[in-house]
Amino acid sequence: MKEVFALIDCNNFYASCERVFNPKLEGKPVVVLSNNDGCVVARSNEAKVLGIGMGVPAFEVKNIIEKNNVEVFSSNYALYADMSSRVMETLSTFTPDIEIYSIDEAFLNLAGFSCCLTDYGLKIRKTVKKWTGVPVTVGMAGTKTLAKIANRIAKKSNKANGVVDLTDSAYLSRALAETEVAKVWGVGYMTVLKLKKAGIETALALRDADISWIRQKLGVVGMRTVYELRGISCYPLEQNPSVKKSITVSRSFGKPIEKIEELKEATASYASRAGEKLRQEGLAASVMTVFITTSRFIESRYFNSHTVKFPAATSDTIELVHNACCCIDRLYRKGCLFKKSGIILSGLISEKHIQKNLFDRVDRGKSCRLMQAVDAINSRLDSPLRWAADGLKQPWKVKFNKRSHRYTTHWDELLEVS
DNA sequence: TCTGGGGTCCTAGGACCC
DNA sequence: TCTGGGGTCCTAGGACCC
Repeated sequence: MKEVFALIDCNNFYASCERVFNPKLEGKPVVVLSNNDGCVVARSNEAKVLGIGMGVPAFEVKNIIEKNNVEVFSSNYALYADMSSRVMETLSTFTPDIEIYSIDEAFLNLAGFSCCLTDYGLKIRKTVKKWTGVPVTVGMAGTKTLAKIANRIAKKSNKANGVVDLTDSAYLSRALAETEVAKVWGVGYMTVLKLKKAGIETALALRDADISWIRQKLGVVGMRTVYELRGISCYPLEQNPSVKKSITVSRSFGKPIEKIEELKEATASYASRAGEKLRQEGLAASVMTVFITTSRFIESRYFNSHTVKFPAATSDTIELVHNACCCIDRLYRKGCLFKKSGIILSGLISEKHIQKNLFDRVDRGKSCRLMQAVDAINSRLDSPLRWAADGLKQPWKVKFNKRSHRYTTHWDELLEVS
């Protein structure tokens, strides 16, 4: 049977989430900032028109923001995650064959649907908007890469009504000719440089490029992209989310850290968060990497990392925190102003398959029961239990100065109507 | 002054084996 | 001492994604 992929993409997702609970924002320029209110990570269409770029530091667009009364929000991850699951739940009523690709995107497999695909796309769009308040765009085609392109066109076109179907479309070549090669899924900055050098500027030219040349210059990944542009599907729908291979917790600090004690506190708190994530997934880590860094934007940047292997794979927060602090002792350099640290856990295995260590001095059964108790309490009561190593005052804590209410996940932040 | 966070996959090269 | 071919596994770094 012929493959049909539909890519459903939420429009300006974070900005749209803010609008759902704050209708006054409708029609106004809205931006959402990253942690510490650093960079712009989402923009409403009105904000895009003003020339506010994706990923630019907030201070660089301060003037535009002030002059045009742009509404600015800190990231509200609790809200966006919950809204995302509402959107995905809605989408899964249209077909069980769904791959949740990111917080704001999903692929559906519509192969074998005998209805008019465009009509079905319009129905999806209407339903998601009605049930969740989030506007989405639908792109359909025979491969994921082409569905991405269809979606892009649906976003830009005024005629399309938010739905573009490129399966068996007479417009496919024209669509590819009008798509810059840089906008093709899987083609990043470095690849664009190589392609431009060879005179390949559009998706159409990439589709028609010599495949052995592509294999040589861009490897198998580039080759897959070209096949996908030719309508040969190389990336199937991934329904069962693959098991995680690594877990990272890293944050820039709300203010730079000079003292080793504070650096340990911050890093310990990331380690305990990493432990929570690990246990949520039912995993244990064999390897932990700790890194610290000063600002990326100074010449004398100091970056260093250290990796430890555990004698037996673990998900015990006490062990993770202890090792993280030992790493900091090795990595710390006096006189540096640290901006960020992080924990990367790898060598992940299911907690059911942990290879025990003969000389293990930790009582694993006891530690496991302790972690379960802590997790259970923290999940029920909005995380009241904290580890002493995380510190109390936490002056380094990430700043969210303009965060909206967590309307859908916190009782005391519910929207009030008067 | 102020510059995000969390992932995956591929490739090349080294170590090691028969 | 030199000669050859074929293979696996691991790691670091590159590139890309949202």
